[in-house]
Amino acid sequence: MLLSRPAPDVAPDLLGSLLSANGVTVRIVEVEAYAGTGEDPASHSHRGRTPRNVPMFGPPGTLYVYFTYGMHWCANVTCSPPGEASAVLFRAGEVVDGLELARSRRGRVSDRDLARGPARLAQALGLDGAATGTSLLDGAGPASLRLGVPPDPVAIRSGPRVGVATAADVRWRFWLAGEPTVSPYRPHVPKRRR
DNA sequence: ACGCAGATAATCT
DNA sequence: GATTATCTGCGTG
Repeated sequence: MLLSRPAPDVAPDLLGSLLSANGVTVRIVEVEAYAGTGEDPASHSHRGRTPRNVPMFGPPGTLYVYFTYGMHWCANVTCSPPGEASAVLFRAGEVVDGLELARSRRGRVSDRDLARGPARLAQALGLDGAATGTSLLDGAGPASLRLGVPPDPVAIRSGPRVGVATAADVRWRFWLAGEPTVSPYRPHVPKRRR
């Protein structure tokens, strides 16, 4: 499994891989691809380098964790050659190790919901801004990614990305068919100011 | 099951 | 000043 490819190619191959951090391991069942500068209006790197998205420009296998909606963290792995700033968002997974730890971080929710959604997944893994920019591959950082054998294409479904306003026709969300821990789809809803 | 509103603050224009 | 790669709780059916 090679990460040095465009995000939409890498993303489906990441399904089934194991993401570990801070004593919890999650089997990834849902991801989204975000392309690089000038290629994808929904990508944080669309308009080039900013203080926040610096990790996206790092080498493939870099962890990019960002803060959003005033309270949530979301985790990505960068791919493509260094400098292209494309990434794959870890959207959902099944907790396969460190169950008690994940439960204590997530509060009173069902086991199915422990990592069902990008912010829930990051919380279950104890990931926040302190981990961004570290490598998922060199074993030195707080998180590591164990790549698996790419799943049979027959088991993969795709659709538009969740909560994305632009490029709604692009089907860069990928998930494993029949997995209960795949997050529900929600279209983007513009906020009405009050 | 589904739909909506509120929370809450960094980031970018 | 507007937007946001979201989640939770509460309403209705």
